[in-house]
Amino acid sequence: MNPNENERNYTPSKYRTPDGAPSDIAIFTITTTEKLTVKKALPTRELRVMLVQRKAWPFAGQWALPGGFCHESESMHECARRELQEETGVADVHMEYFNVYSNPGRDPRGWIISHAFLALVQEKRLASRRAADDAAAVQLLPVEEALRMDLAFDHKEILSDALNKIREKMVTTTIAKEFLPEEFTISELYQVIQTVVPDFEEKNFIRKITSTQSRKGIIEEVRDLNGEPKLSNRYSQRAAQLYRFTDHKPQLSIYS
Amino acid sequence: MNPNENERNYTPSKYRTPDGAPSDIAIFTITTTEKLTVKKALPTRELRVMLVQRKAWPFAGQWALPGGFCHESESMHECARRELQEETGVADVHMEYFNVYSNPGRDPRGWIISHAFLALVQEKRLASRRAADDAAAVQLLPVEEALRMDLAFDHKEILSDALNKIREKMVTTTIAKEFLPEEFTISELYQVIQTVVPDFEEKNFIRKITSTQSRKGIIEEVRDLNGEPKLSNRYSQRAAQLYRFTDHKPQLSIYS
DNA sequence: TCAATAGTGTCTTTTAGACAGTATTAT
DNA sequence: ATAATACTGTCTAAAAGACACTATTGA
Repeated sequence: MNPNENERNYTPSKYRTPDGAPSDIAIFTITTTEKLTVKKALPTRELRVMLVQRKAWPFAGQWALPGGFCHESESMHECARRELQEETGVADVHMEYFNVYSNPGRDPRGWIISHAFLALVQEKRLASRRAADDAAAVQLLPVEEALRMDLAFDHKEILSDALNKIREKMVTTTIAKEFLPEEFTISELYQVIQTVVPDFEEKNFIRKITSTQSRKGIIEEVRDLNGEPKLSNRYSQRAAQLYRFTDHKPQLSIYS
Repeated sequence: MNPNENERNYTPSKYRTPDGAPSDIAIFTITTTEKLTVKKALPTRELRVMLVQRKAWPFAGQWALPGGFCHESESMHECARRELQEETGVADVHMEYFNVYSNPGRDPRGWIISHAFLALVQEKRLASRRAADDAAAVQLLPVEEALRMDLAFDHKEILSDALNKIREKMVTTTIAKEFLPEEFTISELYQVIQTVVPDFEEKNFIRKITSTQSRKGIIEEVRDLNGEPKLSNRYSQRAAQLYRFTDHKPQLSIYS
């Protein structure tokens, strides 16, 4: 049997096909605000998400997650990378796919199947680009505030799902590192986790993360050229030990 | 501003659109074979996946994951449910979406974006349907064997990803219950986990799952009408305590 | 009585959890 | 000196891990 014969028989336009396959991206960042105390103090941190204001029909004027249509020549992931680059100017950041949104009628333009990604970006990497943009059409909003708004399409559902996803991953993986500098203190790590997962609370956090055998290995002390422990007094009078993440990925299990 | 005015201006067919958005489903089951020993013994279990043989171009004659094109009137999840029903005759089983496959050129028919699901089905629920089907065109293959085959499209990659996904979920969630009867023994549970995750090994498994406080609650002892412990001697001379899963979902964390 | 699975006793080591106490240092 | 953050000491309770041991029962 000659496959070309079959190929000639194949009629691709026999069926109704989708009108588009966009990607939408929940771009999260943590903003850091210094406290107005006399002495050094831990900063206030806030989880924010990037929204853009729609210019055209449908949902003109309403706020939406950034995103755009996929081209034939690219994969969904490449599409999302491109949109992220166009929107924020950043390229090499953590981005992951998490769900598809395809309910009939979700987009008045037709049959449009949206692929949702989430990205984690450091605040300082967004700063440069945001000034260049049309400031009024892009904003970085606290997530609770964004979730109270009337977002375009089903973007409230997408954002809510994205938030649940990063909350889960924040405590089960080492993605906290995406919001931290290369070297950080235990307090910073603890703060970042609490900013994303408000009800996260671990007594003796420093103990667990530094001395428990099963966790041992996800972070390590930073030492200077002389092998002396490297410290930071960014947030405290007393200098704190700096740590960095290792490549170790702990394996979680409900049966161990 | 009148939205209808904008709607009239909107031209949906200005851009190239996808040629189709199918779902593909990795349908897993565990087959159970009694051992040919004189005395009672634990059965041999094997993880298998359902494959169908393609009839038409492209990849005619080759084996592929079951699936099919999404209709405009349904969501991706509804599409996958429908395909699962058509292929196996089962409806109310565990099924979840796990990834999108959209590399350009992955399908010679054109720009086709595939949405991959995985389903877990009990062997006995597949039995009835498989006899009715054209037996030669559907098979239930051990996963390692399927992964050694030259599958159609990028289905080897999809199957491999699906396998990784259920291995991860097998130890981090309670999906083991999808492969077990309502009431089961600790040995059965242990066997099911090991069948999916070959290098799973827990010493003192019974201890951890029944007496550890943090895990306590994911399963519970079954008792009969008189409140007596309900036992089973299906696989052993000495009767074993039966358990059932509760609704409790343990929260995992690398920081606790 | 033996083979096969089910489950327990007991010991040691590790971890969790609480919480009071000490350490550091810019202001 | 004080306020703010960074740790450590020490105790108790809980859990993990090893492994030899007992229990049950159909063939």
